[in-house]
Amino acid sequence: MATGISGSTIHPPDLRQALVAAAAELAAESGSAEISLRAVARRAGVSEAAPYYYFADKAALLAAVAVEGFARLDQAQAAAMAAAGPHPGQRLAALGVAYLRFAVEQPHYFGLMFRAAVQRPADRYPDVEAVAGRVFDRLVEATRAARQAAGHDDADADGAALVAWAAMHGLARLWLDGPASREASPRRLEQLLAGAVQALAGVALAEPDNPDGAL
Amino acid sequence: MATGISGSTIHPPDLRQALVAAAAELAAESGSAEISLRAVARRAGVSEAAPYYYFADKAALLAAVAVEGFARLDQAQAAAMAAAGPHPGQRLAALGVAYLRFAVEQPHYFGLMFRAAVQRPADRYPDVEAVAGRVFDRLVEATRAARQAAGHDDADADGAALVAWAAMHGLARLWLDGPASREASPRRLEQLLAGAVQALAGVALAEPDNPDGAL
DNA sequence: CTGCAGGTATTAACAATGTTAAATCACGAA
DNA sequence: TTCGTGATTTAACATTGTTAATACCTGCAG
Repeated sequence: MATGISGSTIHPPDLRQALVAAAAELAAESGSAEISLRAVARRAGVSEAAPYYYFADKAALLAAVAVEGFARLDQAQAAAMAAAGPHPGQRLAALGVAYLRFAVEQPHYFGLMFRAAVQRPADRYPDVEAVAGRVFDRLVEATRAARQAAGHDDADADGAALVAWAAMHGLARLWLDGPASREASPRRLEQLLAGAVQALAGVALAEPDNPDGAL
Repeated sequence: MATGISGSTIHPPDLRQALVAAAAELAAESGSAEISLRAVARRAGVSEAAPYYYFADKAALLAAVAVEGFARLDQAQAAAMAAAGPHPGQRLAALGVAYLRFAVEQPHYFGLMFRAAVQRPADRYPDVEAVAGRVFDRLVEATRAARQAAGHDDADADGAALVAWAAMHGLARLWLDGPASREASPRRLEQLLAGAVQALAGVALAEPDNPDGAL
């Protein structure tokens, strides 16, 4: 019952949360998503096997960090939407820029969110999927609004949103993995992304009922 | 002088190439890019320290596999272009579909190509960059042709190509990492991508000389 | 034929990691 | 106090990346 929020007795240091925080710290310091479970334990000031009481394995700990990462991204995107104007296309662009900026500024979180966390279909992490789903839902809604404003009242908002997500995600990954960082600056990537998502909002995509998608 | 193609004496088994092949095999079997250097040596039938005569470290071996992966992608894209029609937009779409299909069908290669290979700016791998550059060059050319056919004779072909690459890469990664594979099939992703790249070809993007990019 | 030099590979070892089983500790309930 | 159970540590194992030292050729000089 240690995983519950309120047990019969509370343990003040709350090791589980401390471990997640230590993992996030180490990832931030190294700038990478590759951290050692033992180093996390040492940072938290506990024995090297202590994490196994709270997490099934290393991937489960990283998934917990990924959940926090998605929550922070969600927060950043909410702030970006609040600061954006009323034009649906610009709001979608703001969402994308926030996504890209988050990836560039917090590469450790971004890496963790998509590496060991969401991966193989056997053992998934429902917490990660839930919070990631919220981020995607916001994107679907913004995409639907932008496309509707552009005259596309298609039922395939999910497909258009997925393509928009891909544009954001692709630019982010190409930057983080090297190729794009030798071609352009983050500032320039943001401009390209803003133009791209607004372009995608204003064009007809293949309909799911029309498998041969003319365009 | 062991790295040269022809030394004074040839060593018939050609261990270096055998190690690269063994690594590709193991990656293909596990479907993942995470392989053990010792396992590679065992597969190649040599001692576990033998690879260190030909490769500085594990990353260097993986970079060699990445080079072969990029070469295969290049080949697949060349075939797709040869089979595609004359319409520049459709040719660009064919390039993207080939990229996505390669990623889905050969995830081990795709993962290796962007993981330890191209990464950190300190120690890069010129071979990987060279062959990756050829793939990107082809994309730039196809994008320039498609945009020119659509009436956009912009000098910023690189930016447009980078966005197109991002769309391909993003869909591929979202599929491989989970999110997209729960939303759509590869077939559907290909349709979405074909529509997206043609949309990007037909729209105005932010010009590099116009930092505030109106659209 | 002998021996030696150099490229090639093996052996052995080290530190670090993920993981598990067993032992220990702390502390409230009976 | 004693017991029991949640929480943590200790100790161990297998595996990994990596390196230094050593052995194995094989061709050539003497």
